[in-house]
Amino acid sequence: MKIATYNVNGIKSRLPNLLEWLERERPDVACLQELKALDGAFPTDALREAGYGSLWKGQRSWNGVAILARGAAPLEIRRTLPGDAADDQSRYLEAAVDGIVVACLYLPNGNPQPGPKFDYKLAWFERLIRHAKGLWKSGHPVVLAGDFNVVPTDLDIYNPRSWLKDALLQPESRDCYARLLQQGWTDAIRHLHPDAAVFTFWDYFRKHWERNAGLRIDHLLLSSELAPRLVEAGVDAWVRGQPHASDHAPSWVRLDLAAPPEKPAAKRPAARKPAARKTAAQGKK
DNA sequence: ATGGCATATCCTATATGA
Repeated sequence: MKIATYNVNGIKSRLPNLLEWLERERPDVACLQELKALDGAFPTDALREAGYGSLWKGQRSWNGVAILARGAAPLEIRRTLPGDAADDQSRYLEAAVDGIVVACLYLPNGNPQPGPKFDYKLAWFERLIRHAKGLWKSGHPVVLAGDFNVVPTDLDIYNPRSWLKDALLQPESRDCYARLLQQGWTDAIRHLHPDAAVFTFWDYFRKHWERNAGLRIDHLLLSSELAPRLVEAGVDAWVRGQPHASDHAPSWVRLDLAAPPEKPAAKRPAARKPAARKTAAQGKK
């Protein structure tokens, strides 16, 4: 089973790119972020014709998330992140697909920092950490997938120098991500590619795509039930090179759900310290 | 300190993104 996450940066403008990607890569589940559209503008019909059932939560102009399932209807579990009833931004959607709990999230960017937007980012992250703890303890197979807007370590960026003041690299942001991993989640791409520079985002400026000057900010975190079933993880970078592309590329995991469960469910404590440059512990594997 | 580019909407301008 292939589960993917893709920040489309505008579902209306990006529909042709999205459909081409779905057709070529055929993910079983796709989490989308930054729909930037009201609920009524979501292209359910086009996606159904492409073979996907949809669950979505839109918003005017900004944010917006969706979960697609090939040949199935995602079963909604919740459409808000608990912890702040006053938060009206569409950034979280949770559904069951094939018995797997899929959490699709779009974490706030947080720029400029410091400031209220950065405060909101950190508060949202704390709510995610709290909710993820419950998901972890539930024992269900869970994947947390989305645009986390965090560059976990300096290995996850082409060059941190010009981003040092950016919200995505702040120690507070990285500490939140590390604390989330410390619950036991497996960062799928980093786990399978411990020393590789893998990017999921290349901004539109300064020929960053042409220079492969990217960031890894879209992540898929696996629960203890799913981690032993991880067989492959990667980025469909070709999508970023298409005409009228989003600034993000789809990231994905492939799980072998038919494999017998391993006995001691790989309970790896988060191997990396918050500011660790090299992933020594993971490198030895 | 700013901009580079892209998307959205209250569109010869402004807010947001990362």
